[in-house]
Amino acid sequence: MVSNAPDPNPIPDIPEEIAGLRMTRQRQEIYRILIEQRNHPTANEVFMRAKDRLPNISLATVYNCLEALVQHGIIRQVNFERESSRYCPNLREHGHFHDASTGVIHDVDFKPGVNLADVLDLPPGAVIEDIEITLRGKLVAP
Amino acid sequence: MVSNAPDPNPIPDIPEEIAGLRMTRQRQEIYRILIEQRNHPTANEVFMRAKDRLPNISLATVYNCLEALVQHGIIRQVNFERESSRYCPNLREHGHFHDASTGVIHDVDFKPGVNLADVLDLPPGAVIEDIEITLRGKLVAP
DNA sequence: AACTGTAATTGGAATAATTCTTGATATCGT
DNA sequence: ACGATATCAAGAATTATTCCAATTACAGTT
Repeated sequence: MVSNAPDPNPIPDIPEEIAGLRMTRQRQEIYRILIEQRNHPTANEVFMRAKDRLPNISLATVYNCLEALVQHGIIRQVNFERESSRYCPNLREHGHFHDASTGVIHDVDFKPGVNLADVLDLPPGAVIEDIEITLRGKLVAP
Repeated sequence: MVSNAPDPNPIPDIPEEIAGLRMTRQRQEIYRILIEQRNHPTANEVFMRAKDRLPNISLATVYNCLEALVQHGIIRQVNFERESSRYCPNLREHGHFHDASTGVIHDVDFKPGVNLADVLDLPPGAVIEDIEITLRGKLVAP
């Protein structure tokens, strides 16, 4: 049973609606988790962290909320090979560098003024709707 | 039971060993399938095509062979979102454009002289071992 | 050609991430 | 408060892939 009493520990700074999506308690919490610690967690990692504040939340709800947030362009879903999807609140167009030694995932921005069509030999008439750039490697001392 | 009689219909043009990998009948067949029709099939699609010539082949073997070929750098594994992995015999460094209207996947080469470090703001000391660039969109009349 | 050790194949069971389904709960507009 | 709609929870179902154990094929040696 979920309490309908006013939340004794309200989440600051997250409005009741974002991009047309009603931000329920669960969606707020999940979005806050992604913003607070931007380490590209999986759905299951989000689930574990969400239970601190919402002990009754279910994994299905985490998936539902993440999908709703993705659908409304509030967060991004990131895939590495066929591993679990990871989630990222960074909306800038960017790629990811996966450090194979540590497992850490770094956001990678495009350098200013770069246009993909300048570097890729796209098929004629191609209209890009989504880009996913993932790099895997190591970080070595410079 | 698998026949050990000489194959009445040998596969042309595929040597007995590639890149240190012994090319068994199954590996030859799977490699030939990827070369003959370069439409980035899934493991299951490869399986269905392989059964024409190797009626007893198992899906596990298809996975085993594909993995062996990937491990030895003979083919590449390509992932789109969290869909089934697809396989590609094109070893040039390239990305993929997924036409959402038709489902067709196009190989996308880099323009000559392009260096990723020129366009991406990589973390200092990053040594890239693998790149995956996937684009999704539509092809429109030019 | 038989023998031996190793590698590959097979078929089915197991796994893991995700999605689906159904009933309960909450929210919004009236 | 009331009904309509959206959301949530719990567990079952699905799907791609991997694992496992038993069989089969192969390469090298005799």
